[in-house]
Amino acid sequence: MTNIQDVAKVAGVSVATVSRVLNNSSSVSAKTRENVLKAIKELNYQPNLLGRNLRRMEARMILVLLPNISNPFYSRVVKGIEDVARKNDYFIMLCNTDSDASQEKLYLKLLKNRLSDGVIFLAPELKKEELSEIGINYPTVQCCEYKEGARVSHVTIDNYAAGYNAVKHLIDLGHKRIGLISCRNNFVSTKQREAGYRKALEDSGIDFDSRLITYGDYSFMSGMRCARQLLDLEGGVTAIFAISDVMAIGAMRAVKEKNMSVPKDIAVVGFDNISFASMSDPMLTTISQPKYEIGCTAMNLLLEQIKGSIKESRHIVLEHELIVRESTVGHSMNN
Amino acid sequence: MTNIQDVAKVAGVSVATVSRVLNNSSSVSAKTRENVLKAIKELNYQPNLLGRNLRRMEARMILVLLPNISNPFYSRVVKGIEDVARKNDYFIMLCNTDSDASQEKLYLKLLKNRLSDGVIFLAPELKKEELSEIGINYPTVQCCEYKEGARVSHVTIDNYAAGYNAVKHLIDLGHKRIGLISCRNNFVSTKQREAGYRKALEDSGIDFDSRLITYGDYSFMSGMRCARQLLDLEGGVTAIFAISDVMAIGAMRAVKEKNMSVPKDIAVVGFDNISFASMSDPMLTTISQPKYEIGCTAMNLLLEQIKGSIKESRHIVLEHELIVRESTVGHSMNN
DNA sequence: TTGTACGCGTTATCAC
DNA sequence: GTGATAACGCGTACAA
Repeated sequence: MTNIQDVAKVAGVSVATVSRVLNNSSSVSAKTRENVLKAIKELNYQPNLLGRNLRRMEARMILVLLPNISNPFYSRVVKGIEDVARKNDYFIMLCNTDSDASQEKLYLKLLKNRLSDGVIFLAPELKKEELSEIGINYPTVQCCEYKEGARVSHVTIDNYAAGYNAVKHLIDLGHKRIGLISCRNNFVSTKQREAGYRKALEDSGIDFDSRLITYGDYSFMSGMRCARQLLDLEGGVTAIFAISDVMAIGAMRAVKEKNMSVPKDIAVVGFDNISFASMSDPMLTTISQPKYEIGCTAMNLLLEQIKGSIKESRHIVLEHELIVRESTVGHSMNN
Repeated sequence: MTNIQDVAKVAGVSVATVSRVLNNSSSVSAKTRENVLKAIKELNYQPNLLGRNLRRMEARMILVLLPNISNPFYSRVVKGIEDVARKNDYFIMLCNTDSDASQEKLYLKLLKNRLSDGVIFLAPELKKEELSEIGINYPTVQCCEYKEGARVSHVTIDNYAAGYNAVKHLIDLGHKRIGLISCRNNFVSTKQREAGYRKALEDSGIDFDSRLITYGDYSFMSGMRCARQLLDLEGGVTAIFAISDVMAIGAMRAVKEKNMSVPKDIAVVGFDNISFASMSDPMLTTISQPKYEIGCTAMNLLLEQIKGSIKESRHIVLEHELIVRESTVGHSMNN
């Protein structure tokens, strides 16, 4: 393994000078620089970053923790994070937590052992005290999902308003019996979307019926199960709002099973605008989050913390959008 | 930042002894060990791996390069890689190449700069000479996709046999006009699946018709486009084999657009058995690869190279399976 | 069983 | 503009 000493020897200079050339730092004469570069090329020298990182006491690596890489919602967010990271000479480490706090803790070792310089949580599983503990000691940002009460910066949309918009859209179409497919978890987004649902009903003078709230687990199958439950209800429903696209797609499947049609018999609204939302039949009406921008913003926030320029935690809210497609007002091919 | 010296001081021993305790290495008296552990706990000491890694000249990090993390096919493969890695105290770095050779090269810097100890390619974009160059100098494994002629180990299924099985299944159901949705790329898997298609036709005495081969780009939309093209053909088709599930799902959508039904009018077979294949309507018949096992095998192969126990390149072939669902023989709800 | 001392490859400080 | 050299934190001969 050729190192900086070898280069110095071949170029006939000191290691300090080689280092200066490598880092484009102060004052190296053109002639010397040329010699050094020639030696580097000749030896096919690659700087050993293990040495550099130790010396600079940094890893140039960002930890990105998410429940599951294959969740299509996250890919655009991650892309945003990565693009900003790369522009600033950082690499990112993507880690599946499988929504498991102990796995999350395992990966946080990378932070404590100085193998990464900061962490972005896409859906923290830690308790808020543990999370605050991390946030105090290391550059930390929560992105999309966040824990209420943790003193850690976050970037999200207004899930309350988004839930409200989704349900208001259904109400405006004349629906009064609107089922909700939610989840039993402690995500702020879940609670807020649910609250938006209730507020929209209330503002329109529609009585709240607790039987219209069902609980899935973000999976396709749970979406089917919840929809069946709603359809079998006395009084039934004419519309369904699911807090994730995957569950909404499952719900549409259940509707078809009963030989009913979307949107003619049952209108469906999802949440997230994953790519499959425009591939489903009928295409899904949904709430779109600015995923890429959320990722960029989160990474920029983290960089500021790493540079030490900000200390207090900041909360940034970006705009969402209702995307109307076939599942609420469109023409379905199955009709 | 507390370091090994601080621990040594508090425990009243030398740094060497602390290091021995940390690494459970030779001969430390129970009493001393206890003192050291107490000091570690008291100071909340976390070993700085930047130092350790430099000293040991390793990063304990594996580079995993894939076209796109959100491609659902890869998530199980990655899970296999990760489980084996973790069991051996390695972390993995997942990197999106966007199927772009220059991005791939960017990430390979991590290897050359000693920030990772080996690389697994899920779909190499490099030319075979460049790939061989990497394979010669660093622990390297290709997984699923691979470059023919590169002297680098790989783990895959027999794509030729799998393509054959898929098409034979359609022929056994009585189909004679079978369209193929392939891709214009240089992947071995593509060529082999295509060759399997042709061989199955040949073995059954069905004349080959080049117009029945269409080319997409693995996307849903391209699947729709190719299917439309096949359906509009003079003589039409009664079945379609797509070399990816996503394109197959797109094809089913195109069939419905023409007010035809799957599988009554057109049978469809996909490839990969992604989770959406059992969520589509109708559920998709497809070829299943042992994704998790492929990942485990690849990582084990890599570990052997890192340990230096094997040098020559090895080629491992795992078993595939035809999963028959509604899109070829089942009952569709739309009929 | 334990301690001393060196070196891993690099960068940064201080001379000149 | 350049060189000598001391760190960075850790692991491991070698000595005791």
